[in-house]
Amino acid sequence: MTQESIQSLVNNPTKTQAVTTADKVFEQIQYAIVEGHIAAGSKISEPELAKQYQVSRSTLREALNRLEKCHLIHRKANVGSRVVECTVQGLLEIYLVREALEGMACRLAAASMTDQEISDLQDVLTTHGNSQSVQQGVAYYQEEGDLDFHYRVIQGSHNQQLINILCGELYHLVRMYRCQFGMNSPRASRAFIEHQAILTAIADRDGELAEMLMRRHIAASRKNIENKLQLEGKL
Amino acid sequence: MTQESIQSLVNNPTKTQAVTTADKVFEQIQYAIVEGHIAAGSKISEPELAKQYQVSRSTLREALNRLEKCHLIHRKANVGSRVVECTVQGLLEIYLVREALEGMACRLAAASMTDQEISDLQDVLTTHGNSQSVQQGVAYYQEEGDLDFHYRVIQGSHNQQLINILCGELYHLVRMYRCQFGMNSPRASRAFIEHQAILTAIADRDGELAEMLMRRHIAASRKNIENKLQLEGKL
DNA sequence: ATCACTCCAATTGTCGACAATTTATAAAGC
DNA sequence: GCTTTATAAATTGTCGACAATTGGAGTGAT
Repeated sequence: MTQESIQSLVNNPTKTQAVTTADKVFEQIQYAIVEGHIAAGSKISEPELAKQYQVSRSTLREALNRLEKCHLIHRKANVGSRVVECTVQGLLEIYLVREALEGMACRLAAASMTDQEISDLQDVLTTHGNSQSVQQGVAYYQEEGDLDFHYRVIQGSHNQQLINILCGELYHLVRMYRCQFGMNSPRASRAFIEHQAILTAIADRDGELAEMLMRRHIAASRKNIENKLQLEGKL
Repeated sequence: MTQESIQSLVNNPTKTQAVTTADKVFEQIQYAIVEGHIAAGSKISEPELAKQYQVSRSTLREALNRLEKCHLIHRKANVGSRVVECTVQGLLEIYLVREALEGMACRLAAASMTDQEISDLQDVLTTHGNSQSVQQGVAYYQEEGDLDFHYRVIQGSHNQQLINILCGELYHLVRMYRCQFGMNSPRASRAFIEHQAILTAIADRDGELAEMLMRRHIAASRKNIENKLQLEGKL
């Protein structure tokens, strides 16, 4: 698997390339919401967006349904859609869900990943470790590198329900929070070490330990954010 | 809160009473799929169902979108929708997801449930314990009683993401499996005891223990099913 | 008989228009 | 002046028709 294809998987976890126009509109709006070009908490006007993206309202509504599936918007009958709010509480809630689900995914991955998958992931991690940005303790882990590792572990669980929920339904919401809260924490090098420890547990086929390490890893991120926001008086 | 309103919440966890016709059609089809009147794995014909429920295809497609959100159907672009398969593997996957999520919900419930909520839940549990069906060791826990307890613990987590996923997206799928696999396990009285232990841990505000007990509780159900199916040679 | 291609029927995706509901606005009453 | 009611504008929900795509029947060649 080439680096490009990996990257495309990270950016498009469900592997469902947009074939229909509703899919393409969904992708564009999803990107706009994640990046904050459509403000969090703002109301969505169907006629306006339909005109903006040059599609009919039916097609737009199909796209809105997918956005709702990703938890990026909320709909109320006969009232309309709103982009979800980006609250601190919401962020912490997501981290707790991830702690539970990715912990389980990690336990299952220790039992289900093939030796080849483990070897591949080790290669990815080694590449990360050698990269300049990680050695400088910046950036990388806040962008695609961290997501890549987590993404592969989730896939490694071979549990389709878990994969759907984490890579399909929660993925973009996590990206939205990362993006809008501007998460460039000082945990880069430490996160790398934790990733390596998790992978070692998986390679040892020690599911119990792997789960615990993954949960601690995510909980540490959460607490790091809590502390940071507390200092900023946002909590 | 009256017994009826509680029951209605159990049957309709999201509290969103069907106001639009698409909602009503969704409810009907959802019920038909859960009960097996529309066979698991079967293809869904939009024109046929639209005629059957006397609505236009647009409205039916809106209903299909909600069914997809509940993981009851799968859609492929330009091909169509199929009801999800009811496989043993799928059932076990769901249990693993529930183990992770409800375990976390239980941990959070121990920290977040009000004394009133705990007291109410104890009342419910006491009522269950005194009921004939439980004392006879049958039925009750396979129907609404068990779901009621789990439902309340989930609500008690006060984590909206968890509540959405468990009570909104996975709820009907769980019911579908229960219904179609005919789960009348001999765990009724034991499940009751486990519920009581979980609630005690919550009342003690011991989140760690509460989580572990809930996970064991769900894992025990899973293993019970695994054993049963293994005996029947379905595994 | 098998495989490939063509064409046709059926299904899904998209569109614009109409109906129902909600929200905003303005007038009337206290 | 404020609340309430009635009207109007805007938005959402629903409908039927058309366009695009898929799956299969049928034909012909090897």
